[in-house]
Amino acid sequence: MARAQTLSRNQQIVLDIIEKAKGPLKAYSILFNVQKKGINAPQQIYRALDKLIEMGKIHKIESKNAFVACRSSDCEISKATAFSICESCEMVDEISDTKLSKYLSGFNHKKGMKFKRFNLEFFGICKKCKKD
Amino acid sequence: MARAQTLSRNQQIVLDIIEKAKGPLKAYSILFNVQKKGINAPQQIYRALDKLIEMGKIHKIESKNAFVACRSSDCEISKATAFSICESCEMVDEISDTKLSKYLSGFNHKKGMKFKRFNLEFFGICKKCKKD
DNA sequence: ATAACGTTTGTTATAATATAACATATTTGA
DNA sequence: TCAAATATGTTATATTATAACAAACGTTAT
Repeated sequence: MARAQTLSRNQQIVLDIIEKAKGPLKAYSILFNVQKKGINAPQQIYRALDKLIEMGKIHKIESKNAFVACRSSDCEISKATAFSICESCEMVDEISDTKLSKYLSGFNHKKGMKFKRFNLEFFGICKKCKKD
Repeated sequence: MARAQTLSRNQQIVLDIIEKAKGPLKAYSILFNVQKKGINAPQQIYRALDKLIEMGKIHKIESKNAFVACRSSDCEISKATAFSICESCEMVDEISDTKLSKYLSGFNHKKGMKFKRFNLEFFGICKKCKKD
């Protein structure tokens, strides 16, 4: 059985950095940030990332190969994720919209495949960037 | 002005291979397949892929770093894509569901960002794989 | 026809992202 | 406390993607 709550040392270090970040972080940028803490190899980062994703503490933004902290308390396990991504400043915002989530969770493919999980990424230009 | 219809030699070669494939193809597997045709370098593949995506002829499956031919006649420009992905056999199916597409195209983020484009990936186990 | 422009190609090199494999240590629970 | 599972450290390597530059090709306007 997986340890439900406690994070290991490396997992905690990686999570802290992702949570403090203003935007999505890439694996190697996390690595460079934690070398002072004695983490030296990509493996260590990727292993922590994998576990954190499993636990629903972070999400991977697939289109950017980058990672963000989960902000929505209700996604213990990441099976329904949606993000808003600014193509100009790279800002990523997790969308937690009950209606959207229900709509997509209930969506069934004609070809009879039952879905376990989805990931949705919206792209546009955020308000801030539009002003410039 | 972009040439609307005609594909260049390399673009045509890459598109042909993707269209013939039963499933999503990775850039380097495309490369290995076309070396007999005189294409030797990743750049040549990635350049063709980029243009084909721009034209809406193919889509990138972000979660797999792989490429599939577009099967839906109405997505000249890929601004609203949805896929069904089997986690067992890796099969990918493009979903063209008008209702879903309309629902998502009309979706507006609370924070006021206007979306130009989205990509949705559903995951599960396909019918075929369930039988086994 | 030819000059000018944009696009495509070819090529070498390298950057960025991710996993394999193995040895050791730590934690957990029966 | 012993066994099992989980986490760590480490070296090496695989995979995915882009930079930079020179040459060829295609279009269009003159």
